[in-house]
Amino acid sequence: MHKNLLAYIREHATSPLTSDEEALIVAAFQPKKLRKKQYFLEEGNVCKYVGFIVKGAMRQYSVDDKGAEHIVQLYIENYWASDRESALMLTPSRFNIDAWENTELLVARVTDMLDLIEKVPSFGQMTRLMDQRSFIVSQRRLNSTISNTAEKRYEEFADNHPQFIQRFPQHLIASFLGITKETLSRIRKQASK
Amino acid sequence: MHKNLLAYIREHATSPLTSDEEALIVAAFQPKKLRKKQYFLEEGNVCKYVGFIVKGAMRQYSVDDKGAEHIVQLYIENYWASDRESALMLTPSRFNIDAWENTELLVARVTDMLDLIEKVPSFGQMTRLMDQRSFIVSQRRLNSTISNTAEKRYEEFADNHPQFIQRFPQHLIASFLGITKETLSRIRKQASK
DNA sequence: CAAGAGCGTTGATATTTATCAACGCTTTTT
DNA sequence: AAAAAGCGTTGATAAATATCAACGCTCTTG
Repeated sequence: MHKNLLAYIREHATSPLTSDEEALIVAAFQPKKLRKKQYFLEEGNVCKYVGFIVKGAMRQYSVDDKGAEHIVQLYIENYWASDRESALMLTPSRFNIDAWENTELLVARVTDMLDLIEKVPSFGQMTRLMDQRSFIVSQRRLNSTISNTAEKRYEEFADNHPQFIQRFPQHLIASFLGITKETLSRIRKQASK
Repeated sequence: MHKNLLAYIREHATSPLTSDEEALIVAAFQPKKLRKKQYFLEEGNVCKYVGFIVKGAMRQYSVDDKGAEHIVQLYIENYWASDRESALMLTPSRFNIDAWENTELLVARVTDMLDLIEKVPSFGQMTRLMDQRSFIVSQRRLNSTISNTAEKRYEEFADNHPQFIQRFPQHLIASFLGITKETLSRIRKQASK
């Protein structure tokens, strides 16, 4: 079960892991299963855990005053689920994170995670890379959002993330893109001609 | 001149800086002045430098096929100017970065910056914090963009970043928010009633 | 197996936002 | 001092997108 995680860390660090280090990591991460629709984090709570997805799919979203959900993040295998803002600032989260499919996770406390960053250099490297990439991805998405029409945004997204298109229903993709499901439906109809 | 930078690093790290470390940092950062409108980075080039703004204001933007500019980032004192994606991936940048006001920078090569991260623990801590915060800020902005109307987005922005409102003209703020200057003008007119 | 929920689609209409053009004011450049 | 460029505003109109309501299909679930 921890195999995937260790492999992931090795891939994202330059130096190899000693067996002591592996033990520390394994000790920090507990397996956990979530059934479809179960919460990993609920709005209003401080995010105390970080989850590495071994199998399954999840989503992070906010809910506005009208009760509409807005997807800020979609997760599949080898993604890290958490609300970084809440976890780092220790503030109540504005987001929910729940399982879209039945999901297997490896879960660590945020505090243990911070510990590992200090004690295991490869782990520190890996999280640094993660942080940088997350920023890059969200910067791209932001640029796409402020620069393009809904149609182009969908095209770009479909090109760059075909896995997501297959895995999540259209109305979630629409929400992720900041448009309604009806608009996305019409865009796709147009494009298919 | 390097005083601001060293103070900034101390504020964003837990351990103090030794004088050896200070020397390493000072050696890596060269003072540079940019006059209004001068480029720090031009689209198509790989971003080889990182700039710490000591005094002044800058902007990062893309230009679409119609020649319209889209502001992805605004910078003032104590901000770091660079295209992280280009600098890390060594890919040609899609963005321009230029000085909006006459600006004084401390500039380091990306490679020297990476070196410092390895050699000076406080510097590593500081950049990690930077990365995390950048992500959090852009995540918030993204959520605001997909969840809110233009009006709410402006309100939120004005509340959270009054310094930017004072410092940059409205048409740049509009572009940053992903709306036209006319729309922003009308939003403000409405709101002022 | 029947009932209901989830999903995508379509049509009619309303709302939001962009576009284009023009103007006045201020600041910068010549 | 005159000319030009930058900035914000306004009006008229067009385009993009949202909203509301309804329908058919598939998949769960009782």
